[in-house]
Amino acid sequence: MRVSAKADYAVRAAVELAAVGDDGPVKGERLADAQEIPLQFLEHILLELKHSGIVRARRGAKGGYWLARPADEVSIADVVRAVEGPIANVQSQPPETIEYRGSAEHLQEVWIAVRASLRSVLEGVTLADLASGNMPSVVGDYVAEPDSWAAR
Amino acid sequence: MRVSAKADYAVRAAVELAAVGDDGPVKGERLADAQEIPLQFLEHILLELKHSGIVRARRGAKGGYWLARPADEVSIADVVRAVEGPIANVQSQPPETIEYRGSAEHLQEVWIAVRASLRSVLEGVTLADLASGNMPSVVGDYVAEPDSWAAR
DNA sequence: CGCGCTCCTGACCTAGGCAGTCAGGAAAGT
DNA sequence: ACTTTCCTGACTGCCTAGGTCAGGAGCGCG
Repeated sequence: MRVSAKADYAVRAAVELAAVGDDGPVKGERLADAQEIPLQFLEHILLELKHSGIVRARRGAKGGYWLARPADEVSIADVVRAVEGPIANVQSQPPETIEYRGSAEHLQEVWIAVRASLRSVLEGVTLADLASGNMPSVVGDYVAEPDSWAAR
Repeated sequence: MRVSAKADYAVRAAVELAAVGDDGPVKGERLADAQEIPLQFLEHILLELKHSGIVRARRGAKGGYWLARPADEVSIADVVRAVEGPIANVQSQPPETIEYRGSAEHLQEVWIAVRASLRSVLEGVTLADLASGNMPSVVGDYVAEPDSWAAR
């Protein structure tokens, strides 16, 4: 139930690319500087993003990275899944494949709901939303509620 | 973004206790059998649940475990937090303490929303709900939507 | 009291993941 | 050719996950 450094970095790098827009490729080093991410680690992450088709890259002078699709067609969920794999697995298994015995029978439904609620947020926000600061209502509603900010 | 075996086990043991009700203490061994959890591991988990005041225990013949509070006053979130600590930390820090630079500025709001949406599910379901199978609408609504069951 | 039952606790273990670093190779541009 | 930048695998140190083992401490009962 925690967000890894890798996922956090990946989203930050991706939104940085979204913010730059179509002004040619961005060097890894610039992304690393802008978001204070260890360069070598970031390069591994960008490679994974490339492998899952979120990012493209070119080498050499004037090389760098850019988004493979328009920023409003890439959700946070896409980026997180690219580096962390499926969201909300329990015991490394997707919730729909788990069966429980006895009185825990309905626990599966809870995990399904957990995953669905995560998806509703992560799939509802695009890199474009994030870069512009215009958050969709699914985020805005939660953020407006003071209790969401309380530690617990 | 995954649910650990420990959390899964803890909830299953707790709901088993909820299902038994007030019929005296339940032995660890019976919980382990009922939910197919390794006994020795389960005992560690039950100890943690005891330390956070969710469960009580007595030793000796006729000893065992029982819920410290009524089952409808214990949420899944309580149980998960007892064994996993705070829900939805990013990089081991609570989202409200994180600050982002540059174009990732609004990312904090996303993590806040993620945590809030997790809470809305996990705090909305009690052990009594789970044991009875009468799920609250926050779960029921998600579960009713076929897309929630799709792998991705 | 003594004895068995059950929880309580710490120590230990192994495999694997997390968060990187290092070194070198391969394409692109000039 | 030569520099620049991405690409890739190997490696590392530390920590967590998921357990197991051995013994101790409290409880009830005859």
